[in-house]
Amino acid sequence: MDKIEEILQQHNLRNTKLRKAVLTLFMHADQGLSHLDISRRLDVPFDRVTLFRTLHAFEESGILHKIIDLNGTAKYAYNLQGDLKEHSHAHFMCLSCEGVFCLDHIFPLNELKVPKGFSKQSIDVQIKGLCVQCRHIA
Amino acid sequence: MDKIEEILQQHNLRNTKLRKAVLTLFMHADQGLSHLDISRRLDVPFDRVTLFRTLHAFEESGILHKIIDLNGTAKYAYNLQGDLKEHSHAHFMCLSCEGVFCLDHIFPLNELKVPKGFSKQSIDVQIKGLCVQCRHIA
DNA sequence: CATTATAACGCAACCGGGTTGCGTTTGAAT
DNA sequence: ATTCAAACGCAACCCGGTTGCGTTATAATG
Repeated sequence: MDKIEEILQQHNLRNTKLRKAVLTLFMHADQGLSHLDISRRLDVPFDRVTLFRTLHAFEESGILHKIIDLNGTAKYAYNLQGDLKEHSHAHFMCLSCEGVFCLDHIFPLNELKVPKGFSKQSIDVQIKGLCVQCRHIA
Repeated sequence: MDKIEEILQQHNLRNTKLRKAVLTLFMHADQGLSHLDISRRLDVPFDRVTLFRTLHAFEESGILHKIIDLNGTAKYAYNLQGDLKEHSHAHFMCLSCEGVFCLDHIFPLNELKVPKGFSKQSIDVQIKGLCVQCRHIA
């Protein structure tokens, strides 16, 4: 596990308080985090626009990948498989808490049929259901 | 193909000008339509809130199903396979025009592994790429 | 250490999708 | 023709996200 400062450096991103704090959050997160999720967890003071721009920067540089949750809001997760902009693992979406969890299962593109003239580039699989906590509560 | 009026009647929905117009649009649509898409195509005057409520009503009654597109905005499409609230076909998402197309391929839930304690209820597959038009333009 | 360029920040203002509340209209059952 | 709830129309609001622009601070350079 690289140090936070080094990761930022490696991606030509400056070492600011906010970026270090945000990246640290993601290193320890067990699920996708939205702008709101992050806002609630940050202890350092910050500007919401800056946070949006930080998330963009992290996504652009391949540190994070973006997932649209069931509500249509963006969540982000740390890119474990290096800096591939094209991630292809599946996501589990909890119907109760709206949480998003990355799964490591990879899917083959080949077998899928698309209409004539369409070209496929990647596949995204979402599995919906209940996560552990929500299943125990309900 | 049932008549518009009958479909509405069968779902205990009243035959209003807007609802007939909206449903007619969906019967002839070749891809998912957002609130904005519909607004642009409607010739009858209408209120935007009423249109939102109409879409909800159609989804509730199983006439349409909702798909969140790559931007996180809701699109809707006519439910061909009857009124199953649980649809399980795949969707093609065009990376250029952001269009959403329903595919008829069905996926099996069984083989997918989810973390311990998670329960899976349905699966959604999104294939990303370029649709015919966009491929020819670009 | 001082200088400097520019990446990142902070703030105000804005945008679009979507919702809520409430009074009015209208479809369809009687 | 009457009736009543479903649907409508409008105002106001909420939230996620973006744009523009002037200011601050990181990190490279001498």
